[in-house]
Amino acid sequence: MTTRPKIKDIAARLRVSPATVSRALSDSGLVAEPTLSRIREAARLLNYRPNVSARNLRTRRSMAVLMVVRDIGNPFYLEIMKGVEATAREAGYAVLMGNTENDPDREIAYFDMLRDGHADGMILMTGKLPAEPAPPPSLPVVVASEIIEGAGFPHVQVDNVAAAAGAVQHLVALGHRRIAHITGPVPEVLSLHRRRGYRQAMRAAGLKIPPGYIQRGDFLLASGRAGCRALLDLPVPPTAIFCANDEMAFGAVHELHQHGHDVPGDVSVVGFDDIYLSEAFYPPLTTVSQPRAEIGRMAMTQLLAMMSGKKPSRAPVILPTALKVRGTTAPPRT
Amino acid sequence: MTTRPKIKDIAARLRVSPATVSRALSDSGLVAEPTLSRIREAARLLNYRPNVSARNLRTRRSMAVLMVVRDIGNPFYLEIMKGVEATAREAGYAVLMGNTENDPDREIAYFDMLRDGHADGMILMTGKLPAEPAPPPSLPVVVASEIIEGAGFPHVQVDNVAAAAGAVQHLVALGHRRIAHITGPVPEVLSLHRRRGYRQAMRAAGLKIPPGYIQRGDFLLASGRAGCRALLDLPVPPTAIFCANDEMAFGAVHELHQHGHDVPGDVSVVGFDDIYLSEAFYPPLTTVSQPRAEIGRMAMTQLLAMMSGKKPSRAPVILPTALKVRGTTAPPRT
DNA sequence: TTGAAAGCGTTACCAG
DNA sequence: CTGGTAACGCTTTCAA
Repeated sequence: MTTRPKIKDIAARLRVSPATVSRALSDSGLVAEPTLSRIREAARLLNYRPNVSARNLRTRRSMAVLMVVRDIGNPFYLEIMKGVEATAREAGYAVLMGNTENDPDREIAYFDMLRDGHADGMILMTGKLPAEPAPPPSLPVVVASEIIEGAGFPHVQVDNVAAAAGAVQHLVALGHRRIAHITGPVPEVLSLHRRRGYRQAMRAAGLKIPPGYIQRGDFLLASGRAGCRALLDLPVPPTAIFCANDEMAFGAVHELHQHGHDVPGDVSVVGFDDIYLSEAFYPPLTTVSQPRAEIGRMAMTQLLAMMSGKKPSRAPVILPTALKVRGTTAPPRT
Repeated sequence: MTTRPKIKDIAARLRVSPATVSRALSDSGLVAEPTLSRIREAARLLNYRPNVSARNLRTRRSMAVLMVVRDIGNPFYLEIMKGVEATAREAGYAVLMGNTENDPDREIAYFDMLRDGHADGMILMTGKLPAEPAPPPSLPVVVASEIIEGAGFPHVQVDNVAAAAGAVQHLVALGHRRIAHITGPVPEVLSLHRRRGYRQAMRAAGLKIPPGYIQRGDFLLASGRAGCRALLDLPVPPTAIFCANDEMAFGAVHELHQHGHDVPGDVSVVGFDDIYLSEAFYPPLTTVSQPRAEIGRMAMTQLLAMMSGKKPSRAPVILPTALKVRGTTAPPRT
């Protein structure tokens, strides 16, 4: 009990070969019954646990996957992580965490970890790729929730264009005609898609988008606030604002309150993502809900398939969204 | 380029021994200059990366730490994770994620991972320990933010009693005399401490705690709502509520709004934790702020010390809290 | 069905 | 300062 038992110890005790012990303990079905039970029993008794480094070295796998996000501090990733973790766990994989903070060096570092055998696969939740040495698409990598174009990795995502359009249609159906949009960080595909959805829905409803009605944000609270302020300063301010994510929507609602506007009485607000606690806000936020846990599970499932050698489909996996109509939207006044 | 280069390859190319290459690449300072540069250059050229499994096997360390939380889906842990991740990273450690969901089996599983060499140390953020085989206190484990009594592990935490008392004192100073409390899950030490702080502050102010003024919650939104409702049903309802965490405070505010009460006009509410976006709420939540990133950093620093053989101090590391007075507290309506 | 032995890629010990 | 070589603990041929 002073030192960890190894396979050799069990073998010596039972006068069998280490090979047999290894086989018995890995359920290979190659060990006959009297021996099998004796080995299992001895292992239990000695409290044997295999050394992962040795096993990994020999098998050339780490039984770990890497989950890389842009910012661990963002609650949006939580539920996705949960889905990934659960599925990984079931398959016997540990989950390593990576936080890039949008730093290209760190992005590269995580790809290196993959190469180093730290992990067997990677789930990427960043909006872009390290440019310098373009990672080969053959790598077992799945992009979840985000969109990375041109890299050739399989994606699990929602239809952001359609979902955004749906949110705007909801405002149109309520009778709004002056609908503004606060975008996400605009070079990124995700933001572009949501903006496109907004534009499509506006066009479909025969509504003009006046100058200044599209404000550029960055997914953070402050930019929602700032965008909203700019909107209110317009000669003809909007009666409804569609924000590209919930955090900016909270900022917008806040700004509206501070200027003495009632939400949704004076101005309606819609968010995107349905993050944790967004229904606990006051008023509860109307928003587009993504099936985040499911995205995580699905991404991990895809990754498992890739790691076991299957070719990924080129078409992205699209999961459904749902518009949660809550307390921040209402028909316009008059 | 077809196969990964190993130390042997570099050695062969340069006609030096693998040992020298290993020494050169690990900055041991034991390799003389002409050789040193040649090896480094060759490694760079061949795009050499050491195999972690082999290294781990040999050095008997994994250069990974395990961070185990009760629920990854809870944003409270985010900032702590961030602090842990940053410090771990600087020291060359990867962070593995564990999610117990309060399942004893999974708690045990994570302790097993530690023993298996999956990780060299562990940061625990669960309120309790797997009972069955009491883990030896010699294990490199640090408890962060939570409190686990009797296990002998070092702790990094805040003074929950004093912080809770401070929150209540704030209400007292505003003139409140009927102050209620909604607790956390009550067998847990953390909840007990916050409740004790509430009691101490009430006693110090010479205030009675009427029956029903302490409602039992579980840190979740719904329990804040329920606790608040029960409080409102009291013959003499409170003019202020101190909630043991922010999530329950949001629930309470919500419930108050639904019953037509103004916050803070009719009832003041104070939370605990200062979670992400709690200042974005409407009204912005008055709450006790924990230095979460700092807790994470400090816990990891302690763990690094333990892993390098230092004996941990028996006294817990106590980090300061700050009361954030925001929009949910005001003097009582006469 | 079992055993012997050869690695997996590193690092660390012992000589020189 | 450098080289040879033996581990580290496991899995997996190849034989028996």
